[in-house]
Amino acid sequence: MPKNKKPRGGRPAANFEPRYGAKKTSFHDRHAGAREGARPERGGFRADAGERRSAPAAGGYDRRPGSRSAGHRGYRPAEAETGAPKQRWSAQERAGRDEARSIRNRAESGRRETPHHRDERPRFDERSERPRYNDRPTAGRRFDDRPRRDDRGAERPRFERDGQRPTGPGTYRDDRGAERPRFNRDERPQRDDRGFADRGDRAGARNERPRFDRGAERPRFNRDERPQRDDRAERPRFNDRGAERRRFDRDERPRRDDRGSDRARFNDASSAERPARSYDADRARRAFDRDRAQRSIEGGRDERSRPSTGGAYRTERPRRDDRTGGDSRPSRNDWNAKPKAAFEPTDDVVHERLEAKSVAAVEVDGVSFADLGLGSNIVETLANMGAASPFAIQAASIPAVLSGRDVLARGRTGSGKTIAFGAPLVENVLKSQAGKRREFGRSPRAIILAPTRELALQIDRTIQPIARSVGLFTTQIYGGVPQGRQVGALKKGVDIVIGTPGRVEDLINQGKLDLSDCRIAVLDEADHMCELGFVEPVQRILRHTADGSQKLLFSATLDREVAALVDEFLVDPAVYEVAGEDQDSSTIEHRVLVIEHRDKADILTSLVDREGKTLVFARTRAYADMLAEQFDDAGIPAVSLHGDLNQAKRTRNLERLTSGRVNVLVATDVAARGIHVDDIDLVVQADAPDEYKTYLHRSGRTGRAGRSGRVVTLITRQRQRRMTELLQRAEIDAPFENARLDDDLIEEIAGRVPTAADLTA
DNA sequence: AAAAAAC
Repeated sequence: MPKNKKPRGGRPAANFEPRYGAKKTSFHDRHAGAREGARPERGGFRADAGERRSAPAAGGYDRRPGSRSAGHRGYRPAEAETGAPKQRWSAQERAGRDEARSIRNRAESGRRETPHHRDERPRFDERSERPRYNDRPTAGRRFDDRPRRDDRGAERPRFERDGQRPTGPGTYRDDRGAERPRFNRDERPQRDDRGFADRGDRAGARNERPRFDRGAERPRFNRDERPQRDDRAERPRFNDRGAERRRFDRDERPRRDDRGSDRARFNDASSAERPARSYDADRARRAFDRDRAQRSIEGGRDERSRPSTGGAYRTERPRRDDRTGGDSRPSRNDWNAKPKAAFEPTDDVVHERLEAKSVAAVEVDGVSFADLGLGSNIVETLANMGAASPFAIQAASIPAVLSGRDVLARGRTGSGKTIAFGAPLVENVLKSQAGKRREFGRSPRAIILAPTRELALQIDRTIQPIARSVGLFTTQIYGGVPQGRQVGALKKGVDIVIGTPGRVEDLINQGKLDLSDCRIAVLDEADHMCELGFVEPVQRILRHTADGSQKLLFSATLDREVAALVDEFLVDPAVYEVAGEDQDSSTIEHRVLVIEHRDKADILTSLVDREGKTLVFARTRAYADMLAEQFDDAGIPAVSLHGDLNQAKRTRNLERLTSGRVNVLVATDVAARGIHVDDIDLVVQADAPDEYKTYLHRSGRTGRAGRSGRVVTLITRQRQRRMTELLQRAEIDAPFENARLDDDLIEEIAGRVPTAADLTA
């Protein structure tokens, strides 16, 4: 009976008037539909509702309206009765609306997918001179009409912040009851008069609420007299710390049991005895890798005819049935014998990267997509999307994918991986059905799996235009939305399925998705898809694909974790990475703020109170929600993104950041991987990640396609050592800086400090 | 230990 708790009556009649016309159907009709749907469930209304519903069909005799008294839950104003019959917002229409949304975004997303600024990319040393906030061309553009801090404050409605500010976890919810729905935000004042009688005033007043004002509450320290600042100069920065310091850390440090726990399940023996590798040694190894970089394009042209050698290779290995039981993974790794696809020996690696053939950016200069073997329609579509010429990872993997080989590819976040597998995949599917009629109800030829629904959607946004340019169809298969439309699309016949494992497997089991003709399977974020709990469904899905189907595994952090899949499914895979993708070539600036826990909430608010898009990562869903509320309360419009939200909210909240309606998104790791939003220039990690790969992916939400970006991680003193280790693994140099609430440091990171240039201007 | 992924 939870539906009955929804307040249906009690709203002023005016709010039920369809006076917003077609424009506002989404809110009004959706709720109207919900009411209709719910009514028959209530015993007292059943007869009534049934009669009423049948009335229009009977030709409009005097219909019995619901209760006429406002305040009764069945209340419907007379005017509503005389209007056209209410339409249900059917699942399909709703889906269509979502589709329309994604179409709207598609044009931008194409451009977003592909970097423009490769050549103008600032070098690392230039980045320190990045223009400050006021200097930036976009400064102040979006919020010029927004009341400035000073203008607000007097009439702030809710709680007084001058005395003390409710910050604790217990305070944020109580304070904002159910009567104030989340979506009533400053940026949408037009909603105020729409459905919730009690909220207009407050919402209006909310607009006046002052921004979080540090200056008023806490006296600023004079920088010079603050002793704490002075000793900062003495504090060893991370970069400066030599081996000596590290050794000191290590001696004193108890051996960490949980080190590498994420990999322990991969190979227990090796992880137990793995020595802690020095950062420098690992760097050296990478440099070595780079030196022996070979041209991948040659390598991609495969000498092997897939069916024959592939089959032979496969038969030596245990059949999948043999190994489902006992020890999950074979101890023997076939790869090690293969020159092209060898892993590092396990006892020698911290990163456990796959050894890969590198391709350097300079090698792909002057190479075009057409040169790589893509057809003219696809090349043209790519150009329209903003991808004029291939990036390194694309140049490396496209020929290999086209040749039909299994491919593993590692390319830094934002380096164009989606096109790297998407474009040749479309080409292959096209070739595989050349001459054949595209039949109604044909089963898909390719499947792309992603770890989150948002990512699946985003991949489709990139691939769909490419596929459509050659007459192929894609469809999204992911959970959280009614499956009707997805099944409908499959019935009509699609060529490329893009989805998340849960729903894909669900539809397979229901017999509504047939992968037996699926010749290509892609795993995006492949290492993540191989994590515990994820890998089993993925394996089951892959087993449904056609025998000998081509497998493509892509990720920014491709490592041995994918071995489980590689062993079972891949045949002599080509492995590619891009040379020179290290800290020096990164456009991301990393910093770690060591803070007192009690300052955390305020520091976070201060950090996100800025121009420009900010993505905040929290460890749990509840904390993500809490932070979003906290920022909102401080007058900084913010939304959250996590798995506790329904899909509509997830999509909507992400879209709000994309469109710029809010500048702050607080997310769990659901947004850590793959999600591309233009112009996120600051990533704040409210909680430090546990895994270096998570750090890399989270920070990869900024600095996309050569743009600059900043990542700041908040930690407490106790976490410094763990953080140091994590950064070493990620091969990231980041200064550790003590920060207090009113630190200029925070102003600087948020981009609010006027620079010398501003002052002279 | 959390998060993600299906009804």
